[in-house]
Amino acid sequence: MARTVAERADILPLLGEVFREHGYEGASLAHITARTGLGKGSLYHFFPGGKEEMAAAVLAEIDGWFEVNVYAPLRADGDPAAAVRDMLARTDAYFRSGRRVCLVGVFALGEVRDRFGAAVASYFARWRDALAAALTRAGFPSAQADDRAEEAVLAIQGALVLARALDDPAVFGRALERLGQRLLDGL
Amino acid sequence: MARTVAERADILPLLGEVFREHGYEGASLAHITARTGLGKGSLYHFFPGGKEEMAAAVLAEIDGWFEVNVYAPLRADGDPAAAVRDMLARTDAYFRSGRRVCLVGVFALGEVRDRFGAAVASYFARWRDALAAALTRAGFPSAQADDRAEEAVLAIQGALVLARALDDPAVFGRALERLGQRLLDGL
DNA sequence: TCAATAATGTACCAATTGGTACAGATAGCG
DNA sequence: CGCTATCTGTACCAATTGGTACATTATTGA
Repeated sequence: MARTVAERADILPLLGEVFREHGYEGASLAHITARTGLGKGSLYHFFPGGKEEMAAAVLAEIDGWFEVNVYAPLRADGDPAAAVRDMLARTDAYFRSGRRVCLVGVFALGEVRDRFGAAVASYFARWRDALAAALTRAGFPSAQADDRAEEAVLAIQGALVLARALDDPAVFGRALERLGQRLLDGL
Repeated sequence: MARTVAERADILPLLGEVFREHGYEGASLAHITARTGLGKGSLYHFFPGGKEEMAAAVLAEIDGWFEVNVYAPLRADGDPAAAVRDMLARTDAYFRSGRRVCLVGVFALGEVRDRFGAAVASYFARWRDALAAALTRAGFPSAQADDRAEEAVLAIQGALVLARALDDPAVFGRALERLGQRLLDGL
C-alpha cells in the first residue's frame, strides 16, 4: 500500500485547518481523512487517542508557534516598542489579515473548552502577560500595562469574530492599526 | 398525553441556550429534547423545518431583542451619552456580566455562518451603525464615530471570548468599563 | 537479503445523527 | 356533549458518527 506521509508533524497544519473550519465536534473523521488524504489506519496509527489527541496535538503546535514567534520576543530584552510592532505584524500574518479564524478562540466558545480548558486559558494568559511585560519595560505602570495588554488580546479576538461575521477582513486590519497607534501612546 | 407547552415562543430561550452551549452542529436533537422537555413530535410540530428552522427562529428572536432594547434606543433622539451608557448596561445584563456567550458570535466563527450569513452580518452591522449614529449625534465627526463604533462592537465580542477562555467573567466587566470611559471621551 | 517495524486500506462495530410517519391524546369551541 | 384542530409520544428510518481489528504492504537497519 502506498506510503503517503513522512512525518506526523506534516499533517498537523492540515488538521488545524479542519478544526478551525468545523470546530471540534464538527470536524468528523470523514472531513479529516478527506483533508489530510490519510485513511483511518494511518490516522489512528499517528494518533492512537483519536480526535482528542489530534486536537491536543494541534493546540500544542499552535501554542509552540506563538511561544516562539510572539510571546518570547515580547518578553525578551530590547526595544519594547519594536517588539510590540513586531507582534502586530506577526499576528497579522498568522491570521492572514483577518481571513483566518483563531482555533483557540473557536475552542474557547465551544463546549470543548472544558476538555482543553488549561491549554486554552494558558494560550491567552501568556499572550496577555508577555505583552504586559513589554509594556512595563516600555515604562508604563504595571496596572496600566496589564489593562492595555488585556484590551489588546481581546481586541484581536473580537476583530477576528467581527471580520468573519461581516465577511470583511479589513475589520481586522483596522483593529491592528488602532492597537499600533494606541498601545504605546502616552509614554 | 400531557400538554407541556403553550407557546412556541416559550421554548425559544431554551433553544437559544442549547445552541449557545453546543453550537449549531453540536446541538443534537437529543440535547434539545432534554433541555426543552419536548419530544420530537412537538419539536417538529412547532418547527417543521427542523434544526435549521429552530436556529433561524432563535436568531430572529435575539435580533428582535437587540433591535428593541439596544439598537433603537441608540438611534432615537435624546441624550446620546445617556443612550450609550444605557447600551452598555443592557449589554452587560444580556451577557450576564460575561458569563453568557454570544450566540451570533458563535455562529459567526462556525461553518454555519454560510447558512445564516445574512442574519449574522446584519446583527453586527446594525449594532455598529446604531452606535455610530449615536456618536455622530454626540458631535463626533462621522469617520471617528464609525471607527469608535466598530471598535466597541468588536471589543464586546472579544471580551466574551476572552472571559470564557480564561474562565474569568470579570474580563467582560473591565472591557465595558473601558468603553464607558472612552467611547465619549474627547468631546 | 531478510527480518523487524512502521504505515496503510478495508471491513466491521455499536451508538448516535436528523428526520418521518402516524396513531393517539388533548384542548377549545359550538 | 361532540367535533376539529392542535399537540405529543413512539416506532422507525437511512446515514453518519468515532473507533477497532487486522491483514497487507513499505521501509529500514543489520
